[in-house]
Amino acid sequence: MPTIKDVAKKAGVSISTASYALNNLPNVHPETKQRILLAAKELNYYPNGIARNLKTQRTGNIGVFIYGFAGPIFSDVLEGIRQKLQENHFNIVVSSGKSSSNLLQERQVDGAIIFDSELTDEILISYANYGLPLYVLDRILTGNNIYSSVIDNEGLVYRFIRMMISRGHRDFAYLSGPSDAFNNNHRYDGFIQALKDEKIENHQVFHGDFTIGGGYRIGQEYLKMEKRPQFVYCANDESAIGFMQALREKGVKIPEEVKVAGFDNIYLGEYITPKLTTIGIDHVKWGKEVAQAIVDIVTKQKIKEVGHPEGSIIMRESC
Amino acid sequence: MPTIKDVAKKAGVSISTASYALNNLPNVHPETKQRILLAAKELNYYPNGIARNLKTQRTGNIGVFIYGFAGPIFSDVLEGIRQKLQENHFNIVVSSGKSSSNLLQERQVDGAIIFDSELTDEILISYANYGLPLYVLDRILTGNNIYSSVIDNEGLVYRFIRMMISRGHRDFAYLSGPSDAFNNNHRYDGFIQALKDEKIENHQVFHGDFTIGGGYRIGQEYLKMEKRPQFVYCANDESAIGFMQALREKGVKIPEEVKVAGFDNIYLGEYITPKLTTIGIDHVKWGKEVAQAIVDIVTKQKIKEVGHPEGSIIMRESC
DNA sequence: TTGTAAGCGTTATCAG
DNA sequence: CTGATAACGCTTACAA
Repeated sequence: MPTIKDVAKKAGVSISTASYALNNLPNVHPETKQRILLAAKELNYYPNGIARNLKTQRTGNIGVFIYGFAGPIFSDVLEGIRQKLQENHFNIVVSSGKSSSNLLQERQVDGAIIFDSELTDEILISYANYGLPLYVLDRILTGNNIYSSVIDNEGLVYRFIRMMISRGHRDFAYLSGPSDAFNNNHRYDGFIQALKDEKIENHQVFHGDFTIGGGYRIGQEYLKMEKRPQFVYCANDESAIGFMQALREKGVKIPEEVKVAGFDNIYLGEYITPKLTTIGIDHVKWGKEVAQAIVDIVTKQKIKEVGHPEGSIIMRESC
Repeated sequence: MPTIKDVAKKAGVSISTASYALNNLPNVHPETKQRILLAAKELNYYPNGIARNLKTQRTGNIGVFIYGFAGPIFSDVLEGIRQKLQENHFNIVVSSGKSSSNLLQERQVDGAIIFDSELTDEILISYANYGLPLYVLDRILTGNNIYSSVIDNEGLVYRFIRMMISRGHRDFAYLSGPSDAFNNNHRYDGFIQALKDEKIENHQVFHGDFTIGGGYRIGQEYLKMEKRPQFVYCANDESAIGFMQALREKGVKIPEEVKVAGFDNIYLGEYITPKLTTIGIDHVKWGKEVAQAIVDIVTKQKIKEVGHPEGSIIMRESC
């Protein structure tokens, strides 16, 4: 593999001149520059990023560390991040599991966006103390070099449930996600608060796991109940879709016999029967905003805080 | 940020001894080693991966370059790759778009798995010529340092369609994916060949795009047709799901009035009505095999060729 | 406009 | 068992 040394030799210049030319610095004689660029082309030369990174103390990489590659919302957030990083000439480096910690510790990235509850607060704080700016999307965390932006779960669910109550519904159940999930817990807080403010004393809770399969299982249990709650609010769309599927298989009509709603506005929600009422987050836009923010931080621009991502209630057919 | 120099100084040893200790080499006196490790811990030291990579000419990273983050099958393949790479102490680095080329050219990875039709054959060949081993999953490509493993699209679809014909179906349509997609074209080849071998002269083709939305649109057109094909074979599950949704909304019964089947065996196929008949690929296992293969190549082990990933026909309710 | 040389933080060779 | 030192491939003062 050719190095800059080979290019320099072939062009008959010193290494530094070759470097200047290859980096488009203005201090090289046009003719010399041409010769160098030609030599590089002929040798099929590309600079070794590792060496450059070591010298410049920057990598041009932004890490995105997620807990797994599944899930419809990740793909949207990632796409937004990808677009914005590309615009800013940064590389997107997505990773998961042990690799995330490695890339972070070894400073193979200039900053990172975190969407991985397996990385504990302490770990993140310790990395940030190294000097690596971190943008955390799955929890609220403050500290030196740490920024966070989270969905306004509580506010959005609160608004939605109040709206449903105003339409006359009073018999609610909450189909939860994992009990240690930030998003789940805050959605539940909003749910509870809305009931409380409307003086509704009782509600049921079903314990799901944010998956279609989990929602399906709960749907089956629901069918066995004597007194079925009339409105099942699901902590995310996937749970809702699984739940509705179980009911459909037994011929229970939605929304006539039960109302259902979810959270996330995943693509699929428009392509099921009945179309799913949900709370939508503009994930692509969120990804872009966060990506721009981390770029600004890394390049020491003035920082524009990212607030909650945009959310809205999307009424469709399921309630 | 502390360097190995700081650790060495604090432990009162030379840099090289510190390096030996930190890398667990057997030539360091246990007591000295303890002192060094303690110093490292107290300083909160982690080695700078960039510097290590430059010196060792290895990164420990394997790139996975995909054309976008959406799609249910990626997440499975990625999960398989992640697991296997982690077992082998390699980092997984997923990227897309311009970043993919950058990471490849700048040699920030030791090898890569490619699932991105935007990267042309020539580009891949030129990277491989640099000495970067490449495993290509979305086309058949041969060359120095290039390996590929693709789904046996043709064979599997052929088997499936023959099986359907043997059950008495003869009036087929093919709901395609993008016309430049490798997977789509080979599935079509298998489809055609099966009809041909059974002397079935006619079939229709609907032009889709591998998405639910695309399948849905085609479903709507299908409903307007005077003579509707009795069996619609869809180039992937997402198309099939969209297609079926359009029919369901108009009350067309599947499989009574039309039969439908897909390809991929995505998770969702089990949670719709009717459950989708499909051709399943064990994506997680495939990811593991490919990951192991690239690790073997990078570490110069003897190479075990990865054949086609495992595929099977999964009969459910839609036909 | 070009060249010399130091240095980024490691690893690894060699001598002690 | 430990230490001095060159080298990985590049960028960047500084000198010429």
